[in-house]
Amino acid sequence: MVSGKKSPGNRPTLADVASRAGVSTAVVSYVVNNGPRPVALATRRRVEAAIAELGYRPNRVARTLVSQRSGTIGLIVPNTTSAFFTDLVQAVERKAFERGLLTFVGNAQLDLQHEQAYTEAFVSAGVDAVIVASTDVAHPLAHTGALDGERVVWIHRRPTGARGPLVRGDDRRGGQLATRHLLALGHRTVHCLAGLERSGPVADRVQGWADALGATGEPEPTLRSAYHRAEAARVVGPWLATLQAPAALFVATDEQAIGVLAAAYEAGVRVPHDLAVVSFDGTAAGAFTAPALTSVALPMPAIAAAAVGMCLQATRGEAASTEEVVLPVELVVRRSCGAGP
Amino acid sequence: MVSGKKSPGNRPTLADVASRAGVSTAVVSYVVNNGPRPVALATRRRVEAAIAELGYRPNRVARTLVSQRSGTIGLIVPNTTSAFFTDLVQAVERKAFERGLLTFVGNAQLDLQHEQAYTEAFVSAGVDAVIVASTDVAHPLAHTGALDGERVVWIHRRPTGARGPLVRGDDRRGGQLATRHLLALGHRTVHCLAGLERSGPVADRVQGWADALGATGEPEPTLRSAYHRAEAARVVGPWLATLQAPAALFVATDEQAIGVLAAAYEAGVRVPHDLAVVSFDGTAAGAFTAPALTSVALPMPAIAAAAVGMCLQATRGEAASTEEVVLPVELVVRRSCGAGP
DNA sequence: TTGCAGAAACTAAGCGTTTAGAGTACACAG
DNA sequence: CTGTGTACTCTAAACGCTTAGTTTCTGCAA
Repeated sequence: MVSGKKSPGNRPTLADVASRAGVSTAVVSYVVNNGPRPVALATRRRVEAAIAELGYRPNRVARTLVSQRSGTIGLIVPNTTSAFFTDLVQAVERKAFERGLLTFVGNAQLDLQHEQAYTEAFVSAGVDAVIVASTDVAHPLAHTGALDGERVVWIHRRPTGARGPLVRGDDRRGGQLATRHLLALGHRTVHCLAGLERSGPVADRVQGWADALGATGEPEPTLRSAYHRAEAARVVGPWLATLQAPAALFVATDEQAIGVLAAAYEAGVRVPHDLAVVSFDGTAAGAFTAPALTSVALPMPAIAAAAVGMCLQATRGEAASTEEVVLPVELVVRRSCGAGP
Repeated sequence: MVSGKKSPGNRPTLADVASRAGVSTAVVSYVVNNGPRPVALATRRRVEAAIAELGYRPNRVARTLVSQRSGTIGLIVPNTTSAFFTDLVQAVERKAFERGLLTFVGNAQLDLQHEQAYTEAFVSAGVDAVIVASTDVAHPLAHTGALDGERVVWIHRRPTGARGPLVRGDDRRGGQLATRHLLALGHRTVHCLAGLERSGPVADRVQGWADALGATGEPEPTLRSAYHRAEAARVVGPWLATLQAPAALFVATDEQAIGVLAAAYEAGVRVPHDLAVVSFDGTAAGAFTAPALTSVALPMPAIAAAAVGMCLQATRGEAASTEEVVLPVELVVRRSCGAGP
């Protein structure tokens, strides 16, 4: 009854506050945003009182519509269960929050259509930028040009034909690191469980493995599986049954390595005694497996910081200062390689 | 040049399409939304052509502002790394997508302020409803009344004082199930690793444990830890050192159980031989530990389906048909209890 | 020819903000 | 008492879209 035209059940608007405080909506806006024009102290108090009494909270949709800035970013990942993406989401959210941005996460369920739907939804929902850890090498929107001029930052991989800055770890070098570590432990050779693709970041890791073994040409890993613990366990099971212990295995991702450990346990293969394992990602999950994983760690906080920084840049309309940021990796030695503490 | 008033670099708008097709914006809107009014076939073709040529895609912000419906829901979880929430996000996303909704996930980082920020952001970003798996018993917004009349669905737990429908599993019964299973395996007693809280869903599980042991009064678990594998490992370590094998332990969540397995491995305690473990949640991660976890499984797909259904109801302005949905749990027997296949 | 129905398209009023541009009021110098 | 700032505050035009209300145009019956 006190306030304006709105029916009581609805959220109060700027206009409600304004009429209650006896000022124009502009003044209320100035108070809420603390600018861009000054407001007399007495007026400000009145407005603040009205806001409090009405329980007013600004409508982001409307704000975004006019100001073109929302204070949010979108983050799209292929799934939310893999050890790697799980950590990525955590890290990005944290860095973004520190810098005043809220992160909306979209789960692409390993499906390109899905991924496209979220990119679309985020962009048109007014996020300031979107970070994409793409499901596949070919990003559907990259070709339609729908992302042109949009603020997109790629993490981990940039699909072929896509534009925008990329943040990634030094995958190839990491593959070398892991393999050399196993070699240095006395293994004659090192097997490899790779992903399904022939190019992209995981393929680079496999290339690093081949490098360390002195191989030339297209590397041919011992095994391949999807980036999924269940798949990895299924694929590695039969191989374990025929294993000549002791052996060494480089696993391309922590997620797959978790599956390998499970399969080894089931098969009665002791890790690291019968099979030394080194994987890649350095996820938090890898520190709590039995045995704990020796893994090439991506500098997740740095990756997240770089990506968020690029978002901020893009938001301010600046061109990305770098097209590609490659961050150094580091071998974290735990139990699974047999050299642990 | 060809189109309307917008500068070329920007995203085309309805008006651009309209002027290009030589029609009003209303007609374009009718074509895009396939209603609510008919459009002549020839006109429709022209509009579609203009849309294609310009690469027009509707701006959700504007659409949401006027129509008050966005086709999206928000999902807030305390973190994105715990086994349970990881699966929850996956399940909710899937169900929502099936029903035509996109899910924006917010990571509350176990922090109430954070959680509040996301609730705020989602609601005011125009999501149709928000599903909250709350971090704590006391939800900050529940008290300010900011959520009143908003479309909120609680999952797992409803903070004291909060309103809105709740979907949860039958925690107490699950605690009984787990404990009885260990008792039936011949253990004289069953220890318990609980959470830090005295009330809420996990406390109910502990109550179930106490029920099965015939205890009366406030149950006193053997150990308590935060819902975090690292914490659980830290807490359980010293206890394992003094363990009288064989023993049995009921762990309140899979996430904690993963930590227990890691600690047991480090301590040389063999699971299940020296220590039989049964946990709670039935997460995917629990199937790939070494040994695999016997766990009381929450019916995650059903939980997600119920929550999404309630969102849809709320979106249509219907009152929730139920205030609380309690779904049955089920014991999944794997290796960690000693009775596995 | 007139009248009327129906189909199709147009006009314009919002949705809740932000923010230039245009007042208004008051103090103080001249 | 007028002129000129100064310090606020107000008005109103976007932002891109949806959708009632209205107009325009056909075709057809009388």
